[in-house]
Amino acid sequence: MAGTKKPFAPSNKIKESRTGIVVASAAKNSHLIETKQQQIVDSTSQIFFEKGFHPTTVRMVAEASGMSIGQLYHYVSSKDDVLYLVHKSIYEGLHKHLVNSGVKEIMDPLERFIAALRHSVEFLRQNKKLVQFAYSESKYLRKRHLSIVLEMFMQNVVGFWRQLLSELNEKKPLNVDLDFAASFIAHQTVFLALSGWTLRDKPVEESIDQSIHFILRGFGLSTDFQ
Amino acid sequence: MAGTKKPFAPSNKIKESRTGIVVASAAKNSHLIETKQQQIVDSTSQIFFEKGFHPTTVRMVAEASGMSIGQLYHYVSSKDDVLYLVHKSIYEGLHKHLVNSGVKEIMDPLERFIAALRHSVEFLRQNKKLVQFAYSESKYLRKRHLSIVLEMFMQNVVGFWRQLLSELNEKKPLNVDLDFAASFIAHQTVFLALSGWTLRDKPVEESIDQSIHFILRGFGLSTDFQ
Amino acid sequence: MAGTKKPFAPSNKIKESRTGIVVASAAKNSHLIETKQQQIVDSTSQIFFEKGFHPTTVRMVAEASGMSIGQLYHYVSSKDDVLYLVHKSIYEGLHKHLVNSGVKEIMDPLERFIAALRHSVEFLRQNKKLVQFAYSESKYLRKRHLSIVLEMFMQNVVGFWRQLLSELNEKKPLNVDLDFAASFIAHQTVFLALSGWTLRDKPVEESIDQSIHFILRGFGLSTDFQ
Amino acid sequence: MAGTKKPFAPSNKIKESRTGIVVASAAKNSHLIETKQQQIVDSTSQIFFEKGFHPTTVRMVAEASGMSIGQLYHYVSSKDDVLYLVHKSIYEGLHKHLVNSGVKEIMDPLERFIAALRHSVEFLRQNKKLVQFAYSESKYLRKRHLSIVLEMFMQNVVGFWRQLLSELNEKKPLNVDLDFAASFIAHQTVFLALSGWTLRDKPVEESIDQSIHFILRGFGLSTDFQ
DNA sequence: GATGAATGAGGCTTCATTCAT
DNA sequence: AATGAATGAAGCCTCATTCAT
Repeated sequence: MAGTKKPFAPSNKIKESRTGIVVASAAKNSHLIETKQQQIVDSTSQIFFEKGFHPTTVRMVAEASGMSIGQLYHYVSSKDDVLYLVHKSIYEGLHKHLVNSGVKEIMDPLERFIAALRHSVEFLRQNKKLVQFAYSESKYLRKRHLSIVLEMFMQNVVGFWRQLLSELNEKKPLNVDLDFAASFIAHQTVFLALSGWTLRDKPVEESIDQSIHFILRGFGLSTDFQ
Repeated sequence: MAGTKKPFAPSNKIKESRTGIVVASAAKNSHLIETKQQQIVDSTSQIFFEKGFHPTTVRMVAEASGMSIGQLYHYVSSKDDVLYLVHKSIYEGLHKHLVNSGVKEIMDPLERFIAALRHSVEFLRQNKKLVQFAYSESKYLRKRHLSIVLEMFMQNVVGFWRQLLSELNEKKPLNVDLDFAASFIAHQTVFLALSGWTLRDKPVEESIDQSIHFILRGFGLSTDFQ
Repeated sequence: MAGTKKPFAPSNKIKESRTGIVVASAAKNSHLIETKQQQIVDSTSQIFFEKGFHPTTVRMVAEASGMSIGQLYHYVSSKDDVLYLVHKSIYEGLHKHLVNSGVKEIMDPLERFIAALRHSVEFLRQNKKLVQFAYSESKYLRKRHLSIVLEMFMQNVVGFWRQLLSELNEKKPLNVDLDFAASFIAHQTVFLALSGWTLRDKPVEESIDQSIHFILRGFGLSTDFQ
Repeated sequence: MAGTKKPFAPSNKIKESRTGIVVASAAKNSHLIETKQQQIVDSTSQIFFEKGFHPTTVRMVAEASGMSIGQLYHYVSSKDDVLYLVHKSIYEGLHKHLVNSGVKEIMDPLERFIAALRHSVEFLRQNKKLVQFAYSESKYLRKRHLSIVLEMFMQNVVGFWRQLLSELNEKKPLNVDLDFAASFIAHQTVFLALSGWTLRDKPVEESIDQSIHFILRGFGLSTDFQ
């Protein structure tokens, strides 16, 4: 995912053809474009996460990407584009991570749900800066870019939880609105990652456990896991 | 609180004398300093919430405050100072809001807790931009300012919940670490305010209710409130 | 002299009545004006010497003088005025120092000359910053102020040496143009004060001796003094 | 030298590699950096000499250099850098001038010394503003820059005289400390250039002659030159 | 007379973007 | 296609001076 130097091609990515030209590029070879844009995103993500969008200069982006400024602008038409590409990459990465987590192979819906929960919280906690960035600086996206990114969040993340919850519900009725719950969990996991910072003296593990307990109880689910 | 034009003096505000000069000012009349700084904070908060720190120019700040740039810099020594003052005002305001909510007069600890919860979530939801800002752009605070602001959060907000939980715990043991729980709630309420944006079609009331239910159940507390 | 907090009234100071209003002041009581201006000069000199004219702000001047900015501008009409007053004070001080050196009481013209030389070099060396300032920043004086200051230099300093040389010449013809020599010595002594900085490892005493030797030999005068 | 538009590479210039990055530049083409920095120095020197460092604005520097402000900052990282470059250029120019004066080809050490003296005084007198500037405004150099500039003065100028004096001393013992004398002459020549301003009515030639006489006699050397 | 708050032009510097090479 | 030098608007901040209180 963003910053890990491993390009990936999410299966259900938003088709650009459906939304018009989203990131203009002067380049012709579309494969090259994707490669280079990925290169830009990979290098820039960490800088954005660390410093934020505005304090990061285009020069930094170019240098981190190992490109000249000219080349950078060849594959990207503005700094705003880079912001969008980084956000896009974040949500693609999240989705990929959830899908590749292997929880799908767990047969019992509740166990599967709990495993996904733990998996997700751990991952998000390890990528706190990423999460913070996605939460904070989406407001600097251009309108069109913002709506694409929101759409990705709904499909890639909320949709994932909706699916798990729906399977869980079939076995054991949850007595909540599933859409609400899916959205709630999507945010709740994010929140658990972000909130860690105040619990100074607690070991991370413990707070993750407590958080998951909390969610499960919130849903009226037994707490006797693990 | 920020944007409400009502100066106030929170009871437990961080003493500046303990932390050195935090916001330098060339002015000699210390009453005027407070008034003018409040004026700056009041006018600037909304702009910061709307546009963010970096996109807001000093000129905008001055104009919104009804001051010349020179005057602005008479009461504040940098744009960073304004960022700090706005953050400070936010946490002072939060504290003031919690304290003035009237929940202290509710005798039953559980009822009191629930009322505070509802009060808080409603308030935060009404000030979503503020919350988002406090969460996002604290990272642009100078180190010294950041640590003061964190301290305020711990004292003014977490401390408030810690107190309520402790009272609740006396009557009905909660079986959780109270510090953890206090911090958890402080964040959880914030989160509930922020997360609203995805629940497009739900009436606000309903989602607030569900959220509070969720928290109470998470703590193993009865749900039969209201 | 300037910076030493001891006001003085040089005997042959340039009459302001002869040169028009040189430093305007809104004040009426002319004695008060002089006192306050002296106060300003005394406090400001050291700052000017240390930081230079441009880096010194009017606020610093006021603070150092123990006045409000308003009061300062009451006794002085601009920062340029302060620059002039400081320069004026320097030359008045130089003259006063030469006159009060006591050399006049030495009967032998050569001895008197040598004593004055030593006296002067020592004094200037002790006030290197002052000398440097007078040399460097006179160029920021307004035209009218500059010409007054030059005139003071000619009368107060060059004139002093002209007198001594003339007395010396009567006893022992010097075979040089006396005007040239007087000017030469005036500068030479200044120069000796300033040049000290490169002779890192030499004791000051020694270099003063060598310098005086040098001047005397340059004039073809015996070197067997002291 | 500064203002003469002739780039040069002094043989004993301070190596920048020994002193770290002295003037940062965003440019990549190092040849261009040198050319443009020279261009900046050449155009700016005269302005600095005339108006001084502080009264000269960056805009003036850019305009005089035929560059946009952005371009200027591409080759120089601050106004302070320009101050340093101008000082550096002055001392490189001085050295170059001394070395190229042709005095090395004069066989007799005394004649050579006298020729160098005359050469130097004439040059400095013709560049009075430059000298005044170098003397006055070096105090506005950053510490690191100042120490480099002082080192250049010691190597390029004092070192030059030290060499001549040492050759002279071999033929005719001078009975003075050679280091002291070299430093003395370096300053004395500067002084002679600067002091001219008071000798209003004298032809320049005459005062130069007298000055040189003076120095030679000061060293106990025959006066029968020319 | 005294104060110091207010003014705002102008200083230095940055940086997204363009374009000649 | 690639480079990075060039642009200049705009950002933050300072400070000599004025003027209401």
